[in-house]
Amino acid sequence: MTANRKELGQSFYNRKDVVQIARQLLGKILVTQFDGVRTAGRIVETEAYAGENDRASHAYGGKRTARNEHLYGDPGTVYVYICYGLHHLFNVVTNKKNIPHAILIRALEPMEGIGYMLKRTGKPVADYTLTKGPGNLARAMGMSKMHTGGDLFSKEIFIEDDGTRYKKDQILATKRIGVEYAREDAELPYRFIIPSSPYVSAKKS
DNA sequence: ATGCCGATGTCCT
DNA sequence: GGACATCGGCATC
Repeated sequence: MTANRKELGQSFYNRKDVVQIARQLLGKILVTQFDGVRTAGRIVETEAYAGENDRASHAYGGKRTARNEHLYGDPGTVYVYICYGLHHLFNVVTNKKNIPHAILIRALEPMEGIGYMLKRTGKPVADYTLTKGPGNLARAMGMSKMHTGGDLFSKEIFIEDDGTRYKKDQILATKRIGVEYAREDAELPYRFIIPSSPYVSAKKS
């Protein structure tokens, strides 16, 4: 238990502005604890997905399937899905139940359990690729589709605030990655990054 | 630095 | 059968 850290409660996630929440998740600490194995990292890249009216969202138009069901869950629900048949992508559900807002966590700076992250990913050394990008991050943190539908108030997966705050000029908003199909919504500045971090994925503008 | 490719679960036509 | 919220490896410039 590290001092001066507070777990984010449901009120943090139960708000209307998913874009603002995505920005505020920068600097927070994502923690997983499975069978006594603890890994943690500081969030340096996020993307907001604004639900039914967002062409890039899995819930666009109110679409509801077995895969995306938990997007419609309570604030603080965990939504993990398989992308391109092999990567597990970790999302945090926000806003009240039945409003399918979510935030994709795209990159972390590793803080705890780096040895376990190496074991999980099969990488030989800890470099910036360890938790860069949503697929790598989920693998390093031990998260998979089996965790979808859980919540961030368990002992297994949660997000903490240690008081870290980035200044405005340390944060950059860009368009989201890999959503060109979303027409005009592909241009929305819903991705937030800390450009100075080597763990940020893809290009920095 | 840039680009193509394969891996392949889930949903859609 | 095609598309997709990705990644790493290899080819080429």
